[in-house]
Amino acid sequence: MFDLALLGLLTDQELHGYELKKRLADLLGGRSSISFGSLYPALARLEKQGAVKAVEQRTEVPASPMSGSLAGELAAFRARSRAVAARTRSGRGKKVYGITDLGRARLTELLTDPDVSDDRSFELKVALCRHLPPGDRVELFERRRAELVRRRDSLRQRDQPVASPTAGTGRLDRYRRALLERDSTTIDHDLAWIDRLLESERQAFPQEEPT
Amino acid sequence: MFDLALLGLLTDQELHGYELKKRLADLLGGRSSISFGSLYPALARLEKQGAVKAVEQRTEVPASPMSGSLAGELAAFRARSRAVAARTRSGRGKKVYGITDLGRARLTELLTDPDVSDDRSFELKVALCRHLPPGDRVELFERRRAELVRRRDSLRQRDQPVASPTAGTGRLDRYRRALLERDSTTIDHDLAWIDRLLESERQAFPQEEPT
DNA sequence: GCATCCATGTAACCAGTTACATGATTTG
DNA sequence: CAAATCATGTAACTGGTTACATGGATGC
Repeated sequence: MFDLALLGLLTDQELHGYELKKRLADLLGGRSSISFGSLYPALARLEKQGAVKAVEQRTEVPASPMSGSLAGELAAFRARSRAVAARTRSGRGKKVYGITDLGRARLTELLTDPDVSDDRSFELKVALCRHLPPGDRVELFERRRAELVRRRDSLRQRDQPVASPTAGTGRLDRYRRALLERDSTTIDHDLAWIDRLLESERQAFPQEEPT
Repeated sequence: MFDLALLGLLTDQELHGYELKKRLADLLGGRSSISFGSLYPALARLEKQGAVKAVEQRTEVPASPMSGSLAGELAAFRARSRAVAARTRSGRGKKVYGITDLGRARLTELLTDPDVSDDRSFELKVALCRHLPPGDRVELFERRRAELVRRRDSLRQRDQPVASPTAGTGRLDRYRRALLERDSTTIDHDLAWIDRLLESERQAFPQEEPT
């Protein structure tokens, strides 16, 4: 699931793992970031698959401009050697990743995955959906809308279930009822929200519906 | 996490695994039940811990009342033998579980666990909180309220972050902004909901706040 | 007597976590 | 130069999943 987030972030710019983790934190909304223990293996996996690749580390000497001194050159040289040494010898030092064509394809694939039933990954998709053409965006939202309608219906079905002469005064205690009511209003608000999204999307990218 | 649900359900009545799964499904609200692959191991674990125990299978001859025939008796006898044979020989056949005193203690422990940051387990706690004394119930809700306030605050902090002269027109695209807005209103609604819960709780069980 | 549901369980896997180990860079 | 922070990674564990295997009970 984090593949999506990682590829999304790397589409915008090349980053190293540690930085990715920080960006991820607010991409996912504060709580529930990713831990290093899954971040680095995930990156390694993506690299092995060819979706990302470690790019040449930008030496990042912050433009020590013509001080004439050899010190600047020397520092740059040292940094370069360190980087290479680090990579080849001990495997330590910043490893900056960039996305590949294969990675971009994979991103699109993940973004257009028809499954919108998982709330967290849907949110991720929305957060990254600007990488999608407008039509696919609308389709994503529509699909989610349908999912929410399904949930609302199954909730209503559960609300007044049997109508049989057996059970007396509703077999749910006040707390279960409160939860049900909350679920119901939450879904309604979510539906309204996605309808607003769809509306603003159609306004921004007006076009005929084919078929 | 499912321990809580299992113990909660078994507090009301003795049940076997298959039935538990069905009850669980609507306790958790339709989606995301439990799979057999985790249900049975969970029950086995709880049994080993002594929180539940397999009770004598109620033979459940549905009161074939004095038909005089030996057939009824025979059927009952057979059912009994089958049950015992099943349990001792092949390990198959319904295994009805009941909660123990230790299990009840464990339930209370799980229900009063101060961590209310996980949404799903909080919902579970609410669904089962009638097993809690009113005071602990209020405390559960209060804690959740505080958690929601925390989330709202950290969200607001992220909303207008730097106010520095650097960044121009908000560094978030429309979709990220839409998500943020949705998070915010969701939390507000959740706060209102829990306030209603607290209010109705205080009405139902009015009492002085000590300390 | 065959299909279908009821019922219990195991094994392999999966996606993530925490805890640990290591070392480089920056800063007071 | 010590402490804090940046940075990468491994190992063990956790809490669940799906797929599989087994077999009893029911109904047509």
